[in-house]
Amino acid sequence: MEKSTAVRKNTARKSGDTAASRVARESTLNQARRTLILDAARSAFFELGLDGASLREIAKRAGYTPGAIYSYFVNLEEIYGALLGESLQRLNQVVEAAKPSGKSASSIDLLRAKAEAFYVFYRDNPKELDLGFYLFDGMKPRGLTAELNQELNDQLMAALNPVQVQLEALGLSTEEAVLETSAVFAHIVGVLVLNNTGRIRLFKQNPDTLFERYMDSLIQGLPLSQV
Amino acid sequence: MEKSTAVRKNTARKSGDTAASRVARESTLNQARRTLILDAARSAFFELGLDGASLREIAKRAGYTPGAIYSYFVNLEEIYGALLGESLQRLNQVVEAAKPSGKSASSIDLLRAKAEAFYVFYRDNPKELDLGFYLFDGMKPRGLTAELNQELNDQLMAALNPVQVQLEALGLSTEEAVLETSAVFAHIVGVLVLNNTGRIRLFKQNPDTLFERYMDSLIQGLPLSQV
Amino acid sequence: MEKSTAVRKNTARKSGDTAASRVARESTLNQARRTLILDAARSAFFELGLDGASLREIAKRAGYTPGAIYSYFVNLEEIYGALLGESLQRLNQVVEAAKPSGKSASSIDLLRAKAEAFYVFYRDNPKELDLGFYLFDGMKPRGLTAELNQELNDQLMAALNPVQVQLEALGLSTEEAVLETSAVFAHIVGVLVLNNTGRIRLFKQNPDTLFERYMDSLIQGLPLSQV
Amino acid sequence: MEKSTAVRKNTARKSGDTAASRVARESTLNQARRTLILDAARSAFFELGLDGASLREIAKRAGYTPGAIYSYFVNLEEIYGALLGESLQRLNQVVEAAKPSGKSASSIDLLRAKAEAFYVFYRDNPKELDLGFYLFDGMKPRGLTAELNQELNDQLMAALNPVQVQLEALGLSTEEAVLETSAVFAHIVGVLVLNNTGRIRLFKQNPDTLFERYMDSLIQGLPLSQV
DNA sequence: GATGAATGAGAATTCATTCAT
DNA sequence: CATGAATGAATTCTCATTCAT
Repeated sequence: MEKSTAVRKNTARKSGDTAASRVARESTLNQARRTLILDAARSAFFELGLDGASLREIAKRAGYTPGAIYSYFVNLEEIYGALLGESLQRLNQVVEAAKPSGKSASSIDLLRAKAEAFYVFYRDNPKELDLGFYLFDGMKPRGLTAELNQELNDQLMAALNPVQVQLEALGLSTEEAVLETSAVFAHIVGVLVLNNTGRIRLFKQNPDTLFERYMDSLIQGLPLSQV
Repeated sequence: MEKSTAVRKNTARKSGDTAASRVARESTLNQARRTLILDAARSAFFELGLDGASLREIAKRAGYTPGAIYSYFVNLEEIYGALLGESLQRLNQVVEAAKPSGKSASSIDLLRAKAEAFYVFYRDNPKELDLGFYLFDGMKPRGLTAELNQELNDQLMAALNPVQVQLEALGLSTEEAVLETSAVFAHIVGVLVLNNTGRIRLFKQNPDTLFERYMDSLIQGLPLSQV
Repeated sequence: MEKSTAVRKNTARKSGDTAASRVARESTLNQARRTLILDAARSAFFELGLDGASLREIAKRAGYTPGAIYSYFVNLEEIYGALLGESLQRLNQVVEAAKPSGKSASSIDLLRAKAEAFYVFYRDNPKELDLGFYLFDGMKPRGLTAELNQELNDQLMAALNPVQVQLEALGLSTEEAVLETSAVFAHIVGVLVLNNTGRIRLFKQNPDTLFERYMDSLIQGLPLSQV
Repeated sequence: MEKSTAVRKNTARKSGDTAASRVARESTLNQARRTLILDAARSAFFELGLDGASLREIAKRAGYTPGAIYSYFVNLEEIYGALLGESLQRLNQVVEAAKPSGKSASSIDLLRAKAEAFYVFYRDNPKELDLGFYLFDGMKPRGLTAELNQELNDQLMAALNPVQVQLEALGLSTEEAVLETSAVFAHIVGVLVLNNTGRIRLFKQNPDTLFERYMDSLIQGLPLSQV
């Protein structure tokens, strides 16, 4: 943390320490430290769950004192919100990148691949599902600003968009595609919730089977399924 | 300790205070007070969520001091457990009583009626869904005893049994019926979670439509659906 | 408890239900129930220690409700006091009955036997030692009445009297005998405290050895020890 | 936020506010506050006994809110442990420093001096004896960590070591010296317990006499006591 | 004499947050 | 920007004791 004066002065000389650049640099630093804190929060959250991811724990893992966190986040909830945003970003990347395993790229295969990517993401990171539920518990976003809420919702929709796109490619109207997408989403969520809460064991079922059966029947019902 | 019969009879005539009746009356009172506390707990939980339903809050709403609660429940967890047990009991009654609207009683109509009863119960009491999720092992393992956990799981399974029964009546093997029942369960849960968390609005969808479409497609896929 | 006149009359006829006899009978009952409670208290205390021997626990073991206890004891402390009194009574009996193992009954052998009885009593019932310490913690008897305190002290002195008697028989003046008795008492207490608190293990010593060595050296120092 | 080097240097010169010194100062402050709390704890313990020395009480006496205590101690137990550690440290210093009153320094005189220092320490600070008894495994196992327990035991042993050393100097084998040391320890403890609980008054004895007589007889029995 | 309900005080501990420095 | 100290409110739970019935 201690930096020699010489270095600081040099930096100033080289980069031209105008007000603007200083703001930029500081904002970069700021962003870096936010990231540092978010990393700490994520690790705490993954290891200890939401209850264990207290401000103190996050601060400790970030190498800060609790008070310092408030320089970067207004709230503990804001941290959770940022965490969720990050999570949704990763989800988007995963779905975006999803491709059928073979070289074929029929819309059906793409549909399957996209939906499966979505499903697998949450199946393998159940905590991320918890996070979303926590923040939207009981309908009212917990301490999220309206804008953040909007942003998060947009991210979620974006992650589901590829599914909708393929459904349209398979002949569904936009309206029908949206409906079917939301149904897929619902089914995935349901299967995962049952899995995460151990309910699925009561039926001696496997979540993957449930998911795949749903996709099969969905595809079977499609107008172009003569393929 | 010994009381003459004559005296007992007289006393009994006057106040009805036989040992048996006293025990009965007191047990009733006791039960009434447990119910009172449970009501307080339910209202706290509905208004404030599980986190807000602290012992203090429950006691306050029940008009008790916190310590007094422990005369009726061994634990905060026991209260939650009782709450959930009650909820599942009502669920079972509702599903049990469910009948098709017309006079017809085909298995398909019964299947629809049973599944719909299950769905409607939670759609109209969304908090009860939260309760179940919160309490079981999954997301937030609350310290239910193994026996209580078992009992609650049994109640849940019982509520879903009518669906399975009708599926078997419609020609599915037990194995297939169980699988399909768990899929129905998953779909209902998914639709409801999306509804409760406001996600369904993002798609401008209606939960009922989603549920019904799922049932339609399920029935369509049944072997006996030539009827 | 209302009793029917008929029964009372009968009883009265048989036993002569004068006020005096009724008092006596009731006092006997009373005593029996006090004993019942004390038994419960003792068992709780032995199994759970002083902290575990709460009024509630004692009541439960006695088959009473907490409130009922207050008909027989004014205080939890009074129960402890009574427990200690009982303990000291047993101690007295044990010391009283102590005899040398062989048929010989020299004063030296008797001295050893009496002291050892005292030692062994507490070595084998360490909780009883705790009890005494608890009640006299910090000099001021905890909630014991002065009379009870006096009585307990008298019982303790009585238990040590046989030692003093033998010391006198062995030629010590009363004054010297008292001094030596108190020294024996101190040593026993010290050894037992070290034993109970695990300190003796630090020295890898055995409490019995320590006790015996002390007795040996005491006897060696006696004027008549030419015997 | 940015400070010029010059200003920083000046500040440093004036207040000595280098990073190092700041850390040192803060650590000192911290230590001072730990001490403050420990003082409060000691006073609470001395006046109210261990039961009365609750976190609340300690905090109140230290002028803190209960929560603040947890910045300095992880536990109530840790406070107790620190208290005992401190006490044992003082004991060690006292015994270490103990010297015979005259200029002579024979081993016998040293032995007496060391044992007496130990004895006097606890005679004059009876509560410190209670503290030790309360904390170690024996009577009321308080949750000290194994390491702390070990450390405290080591301190206790260290305080008794000078006695053992002199006994060896007087010709006892190590084994015998340890045995005799533990016997001395036991006797001191016994005498003090009797004194602290008022039992010694029952015998109209004086604790000092008892202690001295024991030391006399111990020395008399030593092999080199022809001196 | 006994019950059972209830109190009220107290226990340790945790936590998000604030704020002077 | 960061610290570290501190607050104050919250958490669950335990207990001796009281008292109307």
